[in-house]
Amino acid sequence: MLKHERFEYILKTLSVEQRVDASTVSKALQVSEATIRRDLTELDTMGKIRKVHGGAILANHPVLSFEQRKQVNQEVKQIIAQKALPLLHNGQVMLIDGGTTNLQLVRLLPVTFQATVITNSPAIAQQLSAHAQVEVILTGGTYLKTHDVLVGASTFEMIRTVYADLCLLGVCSMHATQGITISSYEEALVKKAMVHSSVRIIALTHSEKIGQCESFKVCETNDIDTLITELSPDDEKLSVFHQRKIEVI
Amino acid sequence: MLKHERFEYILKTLSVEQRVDASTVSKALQVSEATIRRDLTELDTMGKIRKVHGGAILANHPVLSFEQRKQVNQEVKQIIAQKALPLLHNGQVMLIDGGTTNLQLVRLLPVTFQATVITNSPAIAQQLSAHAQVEVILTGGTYLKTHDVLVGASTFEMIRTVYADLCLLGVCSMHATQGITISSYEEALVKKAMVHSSVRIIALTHSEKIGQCESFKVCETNDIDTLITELSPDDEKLSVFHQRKIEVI
DNA sequence: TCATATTTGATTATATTTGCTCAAATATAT
DNA sequence: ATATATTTGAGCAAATATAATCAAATATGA
Repeated sequence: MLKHERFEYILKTLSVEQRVDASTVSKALQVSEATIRRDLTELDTMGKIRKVHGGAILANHPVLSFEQRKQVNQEVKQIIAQKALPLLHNGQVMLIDGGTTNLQLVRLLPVTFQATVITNSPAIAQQLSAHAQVEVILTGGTYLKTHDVLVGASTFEMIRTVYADLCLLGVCSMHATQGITISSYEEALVKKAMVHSSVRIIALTHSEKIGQCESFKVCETNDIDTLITELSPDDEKLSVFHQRKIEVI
Repeated sequence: MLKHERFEYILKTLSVEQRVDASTVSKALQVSEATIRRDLTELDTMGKIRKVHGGAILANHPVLSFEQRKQVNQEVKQIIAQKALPLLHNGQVMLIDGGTTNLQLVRLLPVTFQATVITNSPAIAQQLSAHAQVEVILTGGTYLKTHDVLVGASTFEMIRTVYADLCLLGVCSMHATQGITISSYEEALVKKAMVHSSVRIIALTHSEKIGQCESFKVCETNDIDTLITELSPDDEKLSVFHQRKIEVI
């Protein structure tokens, strides 16, 4: 890996996410944090970025934003993403649902990762621009700005025409008997299509979403093959899914 | 193995992978690394490539990625975007082509602006998430990472099914008699579809692109209704377009 | 053909890059 | 404020890349 490639990755990530942190980049690029920090220092000296404690922000950006942008659940998402990583393999065709957890997951993928990714999230597509070996297909459609996802007939249609090895499904609400639900009808349709078009369904969710229920159904609990939360697999709260023969990680 | 053949190999690899490293090339061509390094040095001196520690990268490679390209010629893009702004009106349906100039234009739109935007650029779509009154439709398809645009049948199909009031066309090369051209075939098809699907075609371009010609044709010069550059409308360089009854701004 | 260039691979010395450790600095929690 | 955790920069040794030199191989040209 050329130094220049690391620079590319850092700047690309920065342009998409407005921030990078040294440890995440180090994992994605599979080099030591020391190296990344040296890179950040160099890029800072060049004036390309602004180095701050923990990582870097865009050069022209006001300083305060870094900690601000660290969303509250960032650590939880990081844990979930880390757990999901070993389930992805080179050569697979995968449907990746929008959402910050999946975005985080994509950020952790090594740049050498090779796959075909179909996603309904422009942010995820952009993040993958650093991965030369990943073919990225974005579903078309209406852009739902608040959630950074594409919805509508066009998205639906495209997802229905593929058959993926696995689907990384972002879950907003999950109830043992009510199944997976979401408050937006259009998003429900898209997620439903994803579940329908994949061999293996991997649901990623913050444990606090478990037990909740919203208006529109995505799928039944048993449609899920693997459930990933930030909790230990043998946590009390997850036992009901064990009983239903769902793999819990 | 002729030196020329090694040069060919290096340049071809570089154009496909955006990078080469000396040791890999040396193994692939079964020659010593010293030889490859000498080759790289020579190609660098010729200006064909850019030698870096460990190998080489493309000479023209915008030293550092999309984010930086946004900075390059920023003032020129700003001027062009400013000139285009008055042509956009509330309530219109517009096709907005990818590219940094159009991205800049979108940034200048007042947040109260109201319209329907169909674009093939995830970055432009994301930029518009700040505009509550703009309905954003992203064409689906394969994500061309280096240019941040979507291409392919899906994009083509979607653009063909709409009929827009205007199209903001990013122009890479424009020649009075050869028309508008571009180096990527897939992008040419998409732009061609955009021209076909709009009532009014507004071409935005840096004046240095005028007079150039590339491999794939987008449209004839006369398909353009309005041409916007950073130059004054009565600049010598633009007179040929005046003669062809194109509105020059 | 023979003398003269040029190119190549091997060797060595030098320079750069990297990962690691650890004390100091900085952030976060109590 | 104090304690605890995380992040940082510096120094160092190992790994890796580079440039310089030279002799052998190959091409060129009278």
